Amino acid sequence: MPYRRTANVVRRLAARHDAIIAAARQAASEGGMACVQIAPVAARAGIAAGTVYRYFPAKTDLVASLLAEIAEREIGALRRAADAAPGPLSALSAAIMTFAARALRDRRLAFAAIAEPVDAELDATRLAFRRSLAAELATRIAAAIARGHLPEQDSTLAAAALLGLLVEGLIGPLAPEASGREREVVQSLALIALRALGVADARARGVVVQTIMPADAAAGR
Amino acid sequence: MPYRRTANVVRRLAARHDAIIAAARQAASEGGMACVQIAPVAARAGIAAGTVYRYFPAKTDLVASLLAEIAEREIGALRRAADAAPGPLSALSAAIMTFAARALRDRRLAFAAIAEPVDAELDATRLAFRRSLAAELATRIAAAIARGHLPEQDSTLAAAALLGLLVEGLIGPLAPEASGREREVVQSLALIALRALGVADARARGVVVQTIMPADAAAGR
DNA sequence: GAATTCCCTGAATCGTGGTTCATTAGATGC
DNA sequence: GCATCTAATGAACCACGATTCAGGGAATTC
Repeated sequence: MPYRRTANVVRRLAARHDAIIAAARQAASEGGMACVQIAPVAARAGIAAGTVYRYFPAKTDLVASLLAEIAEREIGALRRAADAAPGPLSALSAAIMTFAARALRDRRLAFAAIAEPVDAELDATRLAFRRSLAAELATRIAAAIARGHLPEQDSTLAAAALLGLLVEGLIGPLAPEASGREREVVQSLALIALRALGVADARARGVVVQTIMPADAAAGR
Repeated sequence: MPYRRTANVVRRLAARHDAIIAAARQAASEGGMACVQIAPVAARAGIAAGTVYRYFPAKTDLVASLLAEIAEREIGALRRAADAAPGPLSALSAAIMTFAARALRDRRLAFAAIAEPVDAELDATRLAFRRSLAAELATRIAAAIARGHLPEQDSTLAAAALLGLLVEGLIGPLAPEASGREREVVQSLALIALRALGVADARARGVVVQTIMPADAAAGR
C-alpha cells in the first residue's frame, strides 16, 4: 500500500504553510516588500530556505498568497462594516472609516500591500486587490447615488479617486505622523472623502460623527 | 601647460549628459522605472555602458537627476498656471487641471516619476518631488482658505489627499482608459477634487468650466 | 525493523544587472 | 609630430537573491 499522509502530518504541513505566510507578513510589516526575501522569511519561520519551495513553487506565489489573504480579510471587514450601517450614506461612511482605521493600525503593511512596488507578475494580484477595494467602494457609491444621497457621477472613477485619497492621506509617504491622533486624522480624511463624493460640508460632518462609534467598534476587528 | 577643455568639448560633454537623461526618460516613459537600466539607456544614448559612469557616479544619481528635472519642469508649469489665474480658487483649479492634463499626456512617465517603486536611496528624491507637488497645492489651498473661499482645514493633509486623488484617478492602475476623452476625465476629476476641498458642488462646476480654457492653454506648455 | 516514500536541509548554482578597469581612441599644448 | 592628458569602450567582475539538488532524517506500511 502506498505511503499516505497521516492527519498529524497534514496538520503540521498546514501549520508550516501558515507560518511561512505569517513570516512573510511580519517581514513586510517591518520593512516593506523589499524585506520579503526567501532566506529571512524561512529563518523567521524556523525552517531552511529550500523548504519554502516545498510549500510555494516560487516566491511570486508566496507573495501572491500573502496579498490574497490580506485582501480577503480587509475586504471582508469593509463589507461587514458597511452592511451593518442603516443607510447607503452611512454605509459608505462606515466603509471609509473602517478602511482608514485598519490601514492606520499597520501603515507599513497596508502600504506594502496596496502601493509598494512588486515585480510584474505580482502586479496582477496586487491589481486584483485594488480592484476589489475600489469595486466595494464603487458599489456603495452607486447605491448612495441611486437613493439620491449623492449627485450623479461615475462611481468607478469616484471610487478610484476615493481610494487614492485615502491611501495618500493615510499611509503614503506624505501622510502625517498619526500616532496618538489617529482619530483626528481619520475624521478629517473621512470628511474630505465624503465631500469629494458630493456630500455637502455640514452634512458630511454629521455623517462622520454618527459613524465614529460603529466604525471604531468594527475596526477593533 | 596642462590639458584644458576646449569649448567644443564642453559642449559635447553637456550634450551627452543630456542625451543620457533623455534616454532614461524615454525608457521610463516606455516601460516604467524597471526599464531604466544602464545598458539599454547607454545604447539608446549611443554610447557604451561604461561611459555612463563618466557622467553619473551611479545609477541612483542618474535617476535622481531625471526625477529632479521632471520635478522642476512640472512644478514650474503648475506654478505658472496658478499664478496666471485671477483669484485663489481659480488658481487652485488651474493647478489641479494643469497637473491632470500634463499627467495624462504621458501617464507612464508620470506614474514612474510619482508612484513607481525605486530603491531606498531614491526614495528621498522621489519624496522631495512629492513634497514639492503637495507643498505647491498646499500653498494654494491655504490661500483660498485665507480668503474664505474654502472651509477651515489642514491644508497639508488636504494637499496630500488631493494629490492621491489625482494620481489614482488619472495615472494609477485603476485609472480609466482616457484616450479620446481626456477632457471629460480631467473635468470629472477636477470636480471631485474641488468638492473634496469643500467647494460646493454647483460652484465647483462653475470653477471647473471657467478654468478649462486657460488650463488647456497652459497644458500645451 | 526493514523497505519505501516523503520531508527537510543548506551549500552550490544561476540569472540579472550594476560597476570596474585595462585598453584604445581622441584632444591638447608645445 | 610628439608627449601628455582626457574620454570612451566593452568585456570581465561582483553582489545579491532566487532557485536547485544531493544527501540525511522522519513517517508509514507491512
